Amino acid sequence: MDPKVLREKAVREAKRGLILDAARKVFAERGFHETRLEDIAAEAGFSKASLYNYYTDKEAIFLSLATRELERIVEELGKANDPERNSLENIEAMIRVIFATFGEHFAFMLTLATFPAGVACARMHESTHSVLFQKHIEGLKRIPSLFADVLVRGRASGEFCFDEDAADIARYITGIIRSVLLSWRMDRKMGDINKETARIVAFIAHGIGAQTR
Amino acid sequence: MDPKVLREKAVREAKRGLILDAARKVFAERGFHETRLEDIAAEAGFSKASLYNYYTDKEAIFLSLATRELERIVEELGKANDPERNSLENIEAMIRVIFATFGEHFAFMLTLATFPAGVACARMHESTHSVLFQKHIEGLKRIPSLFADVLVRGRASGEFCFDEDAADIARYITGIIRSVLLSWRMDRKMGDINKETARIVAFIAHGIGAQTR
Amino acid sequence: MDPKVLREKAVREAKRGLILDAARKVFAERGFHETRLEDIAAEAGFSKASLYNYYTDKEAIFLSLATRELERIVEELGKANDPERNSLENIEAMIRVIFATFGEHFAFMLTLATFPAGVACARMHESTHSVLFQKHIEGLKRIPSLFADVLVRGRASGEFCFDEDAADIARYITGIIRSVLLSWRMDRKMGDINKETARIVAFIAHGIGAQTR
Amino acid sequence: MDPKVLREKAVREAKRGLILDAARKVFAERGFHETRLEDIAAEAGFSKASLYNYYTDKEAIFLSLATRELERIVEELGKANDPERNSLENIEAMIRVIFATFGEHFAFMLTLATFPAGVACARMHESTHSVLFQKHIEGLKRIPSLFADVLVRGRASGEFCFDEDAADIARYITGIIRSVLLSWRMDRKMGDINKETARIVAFIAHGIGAQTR
DNA sequence: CATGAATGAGGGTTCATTCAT
DNA sequence: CATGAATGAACCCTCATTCAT
Repeated sequence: MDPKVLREKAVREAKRGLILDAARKVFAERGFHETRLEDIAAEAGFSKASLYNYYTDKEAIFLSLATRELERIVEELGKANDPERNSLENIEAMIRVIFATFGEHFAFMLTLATFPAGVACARMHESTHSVLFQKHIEGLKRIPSLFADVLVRGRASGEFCFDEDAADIARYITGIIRSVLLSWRMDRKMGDINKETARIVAFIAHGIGAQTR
Repeated sequence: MDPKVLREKAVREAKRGLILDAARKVFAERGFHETRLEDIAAEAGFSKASLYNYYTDKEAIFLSLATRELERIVEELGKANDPERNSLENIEAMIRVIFATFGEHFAFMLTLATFPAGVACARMHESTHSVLFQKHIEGLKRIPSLFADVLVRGRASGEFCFDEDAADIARYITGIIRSVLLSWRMDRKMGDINKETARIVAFIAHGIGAQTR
Repeated sequence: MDPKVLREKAVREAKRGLILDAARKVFAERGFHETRLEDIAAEAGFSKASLYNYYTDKEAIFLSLATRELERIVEELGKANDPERNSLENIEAMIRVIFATFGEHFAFMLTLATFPAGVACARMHESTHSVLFQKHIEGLKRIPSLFADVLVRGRASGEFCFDEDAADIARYITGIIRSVLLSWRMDRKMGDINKETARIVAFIAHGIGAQTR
Repeated sequence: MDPKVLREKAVREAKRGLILDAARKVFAERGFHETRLEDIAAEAGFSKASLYNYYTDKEAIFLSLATRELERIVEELGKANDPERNSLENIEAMIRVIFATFGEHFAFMLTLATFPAGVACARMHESTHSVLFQKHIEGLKRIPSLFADVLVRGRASGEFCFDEDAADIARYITGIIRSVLLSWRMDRKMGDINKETARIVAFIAHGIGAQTR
């Protein structure tokens, strides 16, 4: 392709990325409703109107951002998962990746709940971007799914021993991770990733070590 | 006190309660920003303006509601906790109570994240009601705290065997519970409380039964 | 009905009327697009936001106004039409009524063409108020229709003698009237209603008195 | 002159013409306010910004177009007017020319009313192009004026017999023509030019053939 | 000359809150 | 206390116009 066109495309993509970076910062601080397009624009070094050259509206910015962040995490999780290692180590690596990645992004991810169409996912049809939204929801499910894969593999190899559905346990794990992220968020600073990861893995591994039952 | 005054106070309190009931329903469906005072008013059988006779503003309604719901749960959790029973059973009872109680309220509790000042708890000072808000945050911490109590007791009695801080594990447990509530919410209906509770308790008890380590 | 309710309804209707009066003035001066809701509000003595208590949006104001004006004219035309009189006199009376009524309203009526959905009536479906609009279009047709009635009656009684379709001639008559209104508008003042009416009637009666054919 | 310069001038003029052609189509469909420069540009095969190389702004495009269309019609009317023929035939020819010419342009001419400065011609001074606009207004008057010429000639030669001012009757005739164009526009298709012309001429010739008076 | 990108200015609409009755 | 009505304050989005390449 014409190198000039290529360059312009690249520039355009770069600018789109800058806008999302700015948006992530502002959305993370204020949530969907409370962020003004103007804040994002200012943060990105554009005028408000310019944003419309790159995204059709506020919703599109939010959803594009959410999708981008999600894809990044899924990609990192994929890389973290090494079949050569034992499964518990894989889980540990994945948790660490989430903490590490979220180090930059988690505040935003926690504001997903402030997206109108996302409240209960119930009002998705009210979004002008229901397709984008739908796609995002599907992406969201991939994270527990990756954990479930490792759990299944670990049980098959005899490393783990549990009766419950792997999908349920995977969900529990993400819940645990989210609870940590939330507490970090309330403290306004991240905790010690290594310690926290070790703690979680220990808990996942043996629970509270109940003697009965 | 003058019985007439008493009656009037009671009536007033009843009306405040009705407003909160209405608010819970609407906030639960739409989140903080998307619910309009008018919706709450209509649901409560008042006119929008009348709400101001009972609460100073929208934030006050939200925070009062959040606090009330929280108190109810804490109260129920207290009742569920029976020192005569073994600790795991207590944990199970507490989880069941949360599911049962949230059966009515959980949708609302999940919208806490849509409350502006609550996003990251970061902007608390921007709320006109920082005191109310502060109190609510403290209340929020009581739930994991109740779990921690049981965990500590269980460990002391030899029922449980874990090295981590009980507070951390308590937080994990609430994270697990929240993850279940979230998945119910996305499905738009509650799951089977008994089965889910059993699953969670099993997981908490022994984790994934890791053989290594 | 409760007299208080009645009174309040009356007040409300009166205010709606005041808004339409203000709207007529501003729309007439500036056309649909160029009039700002704020101008109408100011002219009516309201704040911009208050208009929304009475009409759902700008389009609704415009269409309601257009319909009201139309109904008034149709009503007056009906009264002007006296079967006892001879038909040409009826036509004369009707024309005079239009001029007299339009004395207040014509400037607005000429701005009908500035209404987006009304341009060519082609984009009616793009209006949020296609029903209101449809109704209005139907109303618009009633004016030529009233002229057509008189023409038919006059031909039946032998007063008139023409071969063409009465509906076509009725349309010509409205065209003639509109051309006069337009020229008045360009002059920024009305002409002499009596003289103009007489001129038109004379023309309608015998055309240019062509000798040939 | 340098032939190269000549060629470049010609090319430039051609492009200006293409832009006006595109503008006519879009203005005709949507009216002044609802057409966006971008639509015209796309229709003309240019980018929005390029239009500014040929016209100073949107108003200039509209007015230039209006003037061009007007001149074309006036020119055609002049050609249609043959002093050798009898006057009624000349009128008929002129009407036919308008219909034929407007076959391509009428939709646009009817949108003149959507031009802000043109609403009532009242706000002419608000236009940056009051000179262009003024010139256009004067051009507009030439059409009735041409009709008036024929009418005067016809009366002088005894072909016609009317007392009214020829200018008034000329205005009526244009009103009649416009009413037909409007009805065609509402129907979204042109009618039969020959039949319609004959009908109008018949009406103009003898009106409704009133017996009284 | 052509154009993608940038932007100022502006308008319609929403809604929490206030006020008069 | 209840409420219909009024409104200020925002905010999203559009678009004609400008500018750098």
